[in-house]
Amino acid sequence: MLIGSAAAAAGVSTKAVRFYEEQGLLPAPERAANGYRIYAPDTVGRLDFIRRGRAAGLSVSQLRDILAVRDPGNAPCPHVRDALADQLAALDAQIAELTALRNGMAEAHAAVAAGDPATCDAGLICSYL
Amino acid sequence: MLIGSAAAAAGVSTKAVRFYEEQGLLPAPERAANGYRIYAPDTVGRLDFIRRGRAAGLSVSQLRDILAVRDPGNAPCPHVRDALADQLAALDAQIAELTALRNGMAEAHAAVAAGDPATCDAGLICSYL
DNA sequence: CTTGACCTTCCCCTATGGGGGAAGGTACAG
DNA sequence: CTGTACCTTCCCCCATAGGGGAAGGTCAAG
Repeated sequence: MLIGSAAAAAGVSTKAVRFYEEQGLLPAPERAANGYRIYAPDTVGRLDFIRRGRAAGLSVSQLRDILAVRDPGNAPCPHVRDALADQLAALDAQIAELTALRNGMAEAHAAVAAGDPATCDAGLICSYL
Repeated sequence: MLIGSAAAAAGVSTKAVRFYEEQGLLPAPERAANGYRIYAPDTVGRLDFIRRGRAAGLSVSQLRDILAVRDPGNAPCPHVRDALADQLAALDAQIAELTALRNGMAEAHAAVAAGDPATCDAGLICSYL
């Protein structure tokens, strides 16, 4: 399958596919005699995983690290397990960071939502008045 | 007061102050005969508000909107509240997605940790990744 | 008079994640 | 033979949020 159909099947753009290849999230694909990229059907799944990871807030470099876990091809279980554990810890840390940001924001929100304008004006958010 | 002392008093850089002016978060300040920006003391409060808003996860354009509401003399609280609520909802959604991804990965990790190498090599991980 | 600490505008730089479009090759249909 | 719909590489562009530093003006002190 060519880049257009692989991209469409995964819900990403062809630009994005080339970009992911350049960034090391996709291996260099086979090329047809005319230079066209030829993808195996399972590339669609990989692209879909990337798309979902991006939607979840993972960066391209994080996804590169995650994908690198399985790519040695002969991925031995201990290695996969350890790398996966590392990624889990990293994800947990990121979730914790986001949650902290969220809680700080919730605090500010509650302060503003609970107050009458006077309180608000006197409060943290509106005190510049 | 000049830009350096206003910036220092608010805990931001002079670069950031000029940037905020350019982005419409600060009105064009008075200028001294030599061209220096002259700030009224209350600009420090405005800068501090911007700094806290940024730290709370609001974007420069959100802060521009909030400040634009305030400037005619309106209480910005409803807008601050709405902007914070929007950010909060977006953050909650992102945390949920990331958590789902994390749980899927934890499943894979458990399978690898518990499973035989055949399962691993057979693509349990690969099918997820 | 010179030094140092300010200030000004200007442009380039970072990293992120691609999008737009040019210039050109290829494949198939009418 | 030409239109179109692909594909290729290439470079420039956007927003985000400024940082770095050049080249130059200004001001008070030693």
